[in-house]
Amino acid sequence: MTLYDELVARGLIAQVTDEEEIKELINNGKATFYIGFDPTADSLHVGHFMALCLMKRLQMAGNKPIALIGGGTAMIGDPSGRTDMRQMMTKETIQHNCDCFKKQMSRFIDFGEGKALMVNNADWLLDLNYVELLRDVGAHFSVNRMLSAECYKQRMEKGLSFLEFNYMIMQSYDFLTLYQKYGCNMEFGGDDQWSNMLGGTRLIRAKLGKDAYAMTINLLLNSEGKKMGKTQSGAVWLDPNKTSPFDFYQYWRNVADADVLKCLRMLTFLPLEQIDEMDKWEGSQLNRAKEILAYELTKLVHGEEEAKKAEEGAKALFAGGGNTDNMPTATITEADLRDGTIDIMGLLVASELSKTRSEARRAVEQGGVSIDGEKITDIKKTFTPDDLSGDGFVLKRGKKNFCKILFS
RNA sequence: GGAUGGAUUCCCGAGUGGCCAAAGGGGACAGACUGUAAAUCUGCUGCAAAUUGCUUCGGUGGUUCGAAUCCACCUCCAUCCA
Repeated sequence: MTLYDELVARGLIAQVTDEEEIKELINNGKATFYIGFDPTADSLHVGHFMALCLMKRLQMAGNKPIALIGGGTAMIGDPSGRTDMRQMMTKETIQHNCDCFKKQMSRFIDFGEGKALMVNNADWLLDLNYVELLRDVGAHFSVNRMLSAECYKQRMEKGLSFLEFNYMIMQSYDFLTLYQKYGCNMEFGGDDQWSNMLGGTRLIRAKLGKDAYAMTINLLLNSEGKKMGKTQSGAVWLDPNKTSPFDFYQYWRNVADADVLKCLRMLTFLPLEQIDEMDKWEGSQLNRAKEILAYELTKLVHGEEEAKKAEEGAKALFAGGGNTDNMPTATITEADLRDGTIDIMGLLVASELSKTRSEARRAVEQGGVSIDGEKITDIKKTFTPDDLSGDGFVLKRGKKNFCKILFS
């Protein structure tokens, strides 16, 4: 099976500019391609992970990836898929985020000599001269055409600033620059980037009379059509300090039935035959597939050891049983006590299982809180350091939120 | 620059002097049922020392016994005109 066919079989490819040409290039390891990453946060998240996997697959086939960090474009903010303007970030924040990205990417992609490149578009965007740019590049863009792009259409409803309107031009300029500097002939990205990417290929044709190609990958959507990798508390991060390996594991362990196979195909490196086999599984058997998905992804992102820990921790909690070593732990100190005791709400808040005491109170009142498996119904229940000493106990809010409580 | 409309809680959105911590929906959270799934049903959804108190309806002042609601000024957004 060729690389291109595999990408298709995994459901990764969304749109391409020239299928035959792209097949020829990537199947034979002749592509030098780039993917842009906007440093909008200090960690990569699941959406980026898809792109990194794609890079890796292509790199393994002999193609040369360029990871472009958008230190310059982040100064503008991509309006695609947004209904409001992005928060403007300071230069310092962007720089910090760029550094974090670099560190994380190096874990996935081999940036060894001649194998891959990492560049930052701040290096060429920030020094541009406005008037020169307008003459050189701006002349090749039709406002009419830009406005008809889907990503701007949505924003026509709510308002679009001139700043953001320029994002497409900057991204196109990136492609042109990379083409000239490194012979980069292909751009990959999320499907929401399609119009921005076409801008680049068009610009290269206009400026250089050369062909360049673009290919988008499907966004990872769940069966309800929402972007995956998001929870109510924000994105699922790859940084273990922002999303613990345990939470990361749990996120994938909890995907909907309808989404497991798709995730396995798109995100893991398991052979397709093995995944097709799982496709036949039904009902509660799918739980096994979810375990595999969660384990594989945790292994890719956090390493085998963490994946094992997360799996064991999850089994201990949900299947019952002993090993509580790997679950989140909260330590209560003297400072948390009031008159020498702490009440149940205090414990919930201190362990971050609840954000506020009111929320904690509600959880208790509705029968959602237990300690070592015993339901707590009394709001007034208090604990003294003596109750808390020893090996601690497991506090649980709801079905899936656990925390081990210790006292020091 | 001018005219008009608008800003309400996580989101959408009702509320045009007291009965308002603010209808309704969505989401989130908790419970039941399950398979750590989905669907469904129930509860719940500002904060707290909790039959009570405190802080919230873009911002700042004002009118009033009392303001999300009326007035003034300001900020931001949309639409039309230039």
